[in-house]
Amino acid sequence: MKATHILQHHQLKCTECRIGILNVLLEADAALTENQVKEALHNKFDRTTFYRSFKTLVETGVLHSITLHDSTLYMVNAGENAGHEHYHFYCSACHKLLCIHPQKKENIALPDGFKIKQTDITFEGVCKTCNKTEKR
Amino acid sequence: MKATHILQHHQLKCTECRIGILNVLLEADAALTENQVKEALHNKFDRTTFYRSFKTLVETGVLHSITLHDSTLYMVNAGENAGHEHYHFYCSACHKLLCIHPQKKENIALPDGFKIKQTDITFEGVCKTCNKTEKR
DNA sequence: CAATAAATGCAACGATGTTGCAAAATGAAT
DNA sequence: ATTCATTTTGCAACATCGTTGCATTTATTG
Ligand SMILES: [Mn+2]
Ligand SMILES: [Mn+2]
Ligand SMILES: [Zn+2]
Ligand SMILES: [Zn+2]
Repeated sequence: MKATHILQHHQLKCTECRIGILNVLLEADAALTENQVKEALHNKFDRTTFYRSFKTLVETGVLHSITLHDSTLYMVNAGENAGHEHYHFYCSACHKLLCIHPQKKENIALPDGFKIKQTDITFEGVCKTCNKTEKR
Repeated sequence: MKATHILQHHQLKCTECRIGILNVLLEADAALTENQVKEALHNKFDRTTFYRSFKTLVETGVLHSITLHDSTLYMVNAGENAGHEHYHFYCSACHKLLCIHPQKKENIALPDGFKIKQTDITFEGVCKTCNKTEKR
């Protein structure tokens, strides 16, 4: 997926900052913080610009975020992530936050009277990769 | 449950600030932010003292917290909450965050290789009370 | 009540969220 | 390619929150 295509599809101007953010996140194998992206781009942009870019990208649905352990992590809504509800998995070994798309959606039962509009599920544990490494 | 009993049980000094925080949270019917508790106590204590009190109370397991919509909410680990994993429900009508203890624990299936240590589940929707009110 | 350890209040600083505004960049139209 | 309207950017400024050091006050124990 190309950064410029994503931006155009959302009717957003293709600015250097937005393209940079998207490229970093598209290549990442896990969610990243604003500062991690900023550093990956060698602090090329002002922090206000960064702040506003992330805000716009989340509001328009280009990115989604999750807050974990007092820091906010961002991911691109591309491919499987686009629109679909999914789980998040934080690996306490490699400290990566991963999006997980399960085969089947679970249906959690709540007491009578509660109307559920959205469900957020976050796991903490050891990821597939780290488990393999440990077993060797 | 008495605030002083809880503090003594955790080998914490019964200071005015801690007792105040606990009393406010014990009487609340939903989770509260640090500032909400602070205001309930008429800003009697310095914000540093407040900050350190919450930190201590969470670290020792007297309270637990959840971050939702960029704000951190606190609840007492008393009664049903004590030790037990439970769900959290945010009502978009009354804006309350509630702890929910389900009858049976669901078991969510993840792809092979992922070892789960902890699961956090947060719902968003309309709570029991607000649903009743709406239907009238 | 006296002694000791812990908690508090205050000052200070860093990180982060947020806004206003002038300068620069973008995208569309010529 | 040049022009123009609109959006984005960078910078300054301010608010809030997290965090620490340190002197003073408080809680607990004997
Ligand atoms: Mn995700
Ligand atoms: Mn809870
Ligand atoms: Zn891992
Ligand atoms: Zn409600």
